[in-house]
Amino acid sequence: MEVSTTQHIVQALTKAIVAHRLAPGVKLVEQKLADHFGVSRTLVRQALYQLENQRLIVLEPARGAFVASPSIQEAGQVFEVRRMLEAQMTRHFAAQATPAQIKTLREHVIQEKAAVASGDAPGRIELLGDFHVRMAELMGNAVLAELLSDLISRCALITLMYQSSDAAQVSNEEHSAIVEALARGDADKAVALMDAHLSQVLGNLQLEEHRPAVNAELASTFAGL
Amino acid sequence: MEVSTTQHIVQALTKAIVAHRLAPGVKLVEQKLADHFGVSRTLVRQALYQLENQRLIVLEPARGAFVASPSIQEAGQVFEVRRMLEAQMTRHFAAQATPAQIKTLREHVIQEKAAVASGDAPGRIELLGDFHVRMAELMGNAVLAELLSDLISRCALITLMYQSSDAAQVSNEEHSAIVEALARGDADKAVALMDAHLSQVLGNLQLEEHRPAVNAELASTFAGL
DNA sequence: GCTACGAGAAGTGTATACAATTTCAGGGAT
DNA sequence: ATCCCTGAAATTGTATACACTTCTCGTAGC
Repeated sequence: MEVSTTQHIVQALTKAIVAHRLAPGVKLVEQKLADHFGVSRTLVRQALYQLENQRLIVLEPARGAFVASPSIQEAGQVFEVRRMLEAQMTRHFAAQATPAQIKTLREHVIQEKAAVASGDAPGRIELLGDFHVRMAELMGNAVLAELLSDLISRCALITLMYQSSDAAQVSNEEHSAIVEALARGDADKAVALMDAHLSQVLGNLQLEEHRPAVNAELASTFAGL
Repeated sequence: MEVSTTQHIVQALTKAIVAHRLAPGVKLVEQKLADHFGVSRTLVRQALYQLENQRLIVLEPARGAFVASPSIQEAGQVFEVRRMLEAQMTRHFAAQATPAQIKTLREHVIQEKAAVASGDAPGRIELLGDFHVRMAELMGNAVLAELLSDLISRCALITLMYQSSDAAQVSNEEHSAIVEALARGDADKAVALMDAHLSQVLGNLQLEEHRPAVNAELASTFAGL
């Protein structure tokens, strides 16, 4: 269970950022993180470097680490990449889907539904994103699954910032429709639905404009890590 | 010109690995790298962590860093992802291509041709990969360009290991055919050619089996960094 | 009242020290 | 000859020290 300490820090910070417990734009002070995790700055720095590679934070030379606040434009690019990737993924998936795989996806959609109903925003964001990762995993392509996972968490900030509970429910229904199309073996329909789904999520976001990040106080946030 | 020291090390090592001056499986000892670059192990470690994220090296806990030697299977997965991504990318590109963009690609293909003719293996690998990155950049999607760049350098080891001079020439000709299809505005043809191109590159690789990495001596290699 | 400035605090960047682990050579037993 | 043990050397993992940069805030000057 106990992974490398650095990895543990990365995971904790990733969760905190994706769940919005650490708001975009907030500064991450190395010593404070080190104290909180009970390690030296050395390990915190390693973790921060890694988080920068995943675009979850931005490292400004001699100024420190800040939680990333991707622009709407960047979010648009990420979604465009996802559309390219996932449209084809869906097609391949349809061509080789087994009943067991369909069953796994159906069960996932049911989980999503529960999370959406319960109004748990971070939980539903995670599950809605996982649907896509799950598909990649079921295809047996680890590279694809990892890549998608990165892309999704990369813009989870944005999604959480702008996605209403209604939009989450729509996403869940769209997932369900995709799975049913796959179950029927209707590849073209599934691909079209996936493409529409991603366009739709992006469209929702673009309706609103980007608000400047609030510099929330950190002390309380750390308690939750 | 002078970027952060860590970045400098990352770039130097990346070049060395992609150009095969550091063979897959070779161990990278931190102190030796530190001495070579004239810095402390601290910076070397940061660089190594970053290279691990790019999958160019593997970090084994308490054992050290080794140049990655991706399996044929992994290479296959990377190429599958590229096919998904680049088929769609080509379609989008065709829909919005300007004469200036076509011109840029044509010029790139000419550069490739020269590199292939001159028999410079590392140079041609770089240029052949850059063709794909160039397309992404021309589309104005930075996220896509970066992602593709990572995917390509990730398996440059493999490509270099297995790609013959003949195969490189074929690739160059295929690039040329793709550009001409784009110039004619024949999107479907361009997409089909791109898909075939990537299948072809992968197919070439799978013909041969994976050889175990040789533990080459490092001293001489370092001289070239 | 507002801006400019500077000293001290806070924070980051890099090197070094030390602990913990792995590697490897040598020697003895089977 | 082979295997296994043992201990020293090499190497990695983590903490700490210190130099240098940036930030904070009170004060002086206008």
